[in-house]
Amino acid sequence: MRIATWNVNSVRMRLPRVVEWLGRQQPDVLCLQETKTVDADFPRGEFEALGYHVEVFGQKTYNGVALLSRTRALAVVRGLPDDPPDADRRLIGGVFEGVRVIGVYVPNGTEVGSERFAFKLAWFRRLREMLEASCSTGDPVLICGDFNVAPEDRDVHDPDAWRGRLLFHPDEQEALRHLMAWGLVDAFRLHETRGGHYTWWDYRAGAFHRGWGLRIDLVLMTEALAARCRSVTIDRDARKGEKPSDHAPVIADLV
DNA sequence: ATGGCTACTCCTAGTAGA
Repeated sequence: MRIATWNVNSVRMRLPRVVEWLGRQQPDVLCLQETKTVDADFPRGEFEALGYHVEVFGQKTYNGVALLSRTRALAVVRGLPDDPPDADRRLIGGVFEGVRVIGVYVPNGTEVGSERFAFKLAWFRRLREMLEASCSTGDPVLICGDFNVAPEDRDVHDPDAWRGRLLFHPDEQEALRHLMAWGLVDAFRLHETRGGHYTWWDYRAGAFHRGWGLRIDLVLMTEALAARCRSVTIDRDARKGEKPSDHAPVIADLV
């Protein structure tokens, strides 16, 4: 079973890239973030034509998440349970072949110390509360998406330059650790301990070609599911070429 | 590395992302 995550930075702008990628990588489930599209304008038919079921949770201009899947999503959830009705649309989950998959777009935080930064930290806590209320650590649970924080020094091209900045601040790292302490492992690190593997590169300054990246897109799993995980790969090639997203997809293969 | 880009919008300038 192949489960992938990709922050596409507008699903309409990225449609040809995503269609090409689905044909090449053939995921069973793809979690999309930053679709930036109201549900009525989501290019549902283009994905259905490729044999994918589509579940969306979008909004105008910002945020927006979706699930594409070979089997129909069961027990679909949209948003955090304590979200107000007008909340950002940042979470969508479903059950596929018995695996609970949750795709997340964690708030960016805007600026360290800002109100939006506090909202980001609180969002991590609320995600943990959702897990405590609705999942068991003994179940096969996978949470993937754009977490907007690099977990460790080896996940940043220049940790000393980045330390204390947005995406690499100790408070963000602590918020991620507290989420994971519920009972999740960073599946990429099951198979690769070295640095130099990133999922996001700034559009500016030729950052991609200069290797200035961060690993902020993660696949977290309960131990129960991690035992079935054979590989986690970052499809760096998807960051190349015409009109790329600024994020690369991450692919987890389970037996 | 950070006023080097990209995508959005009551669209040609301002906002936000990461």
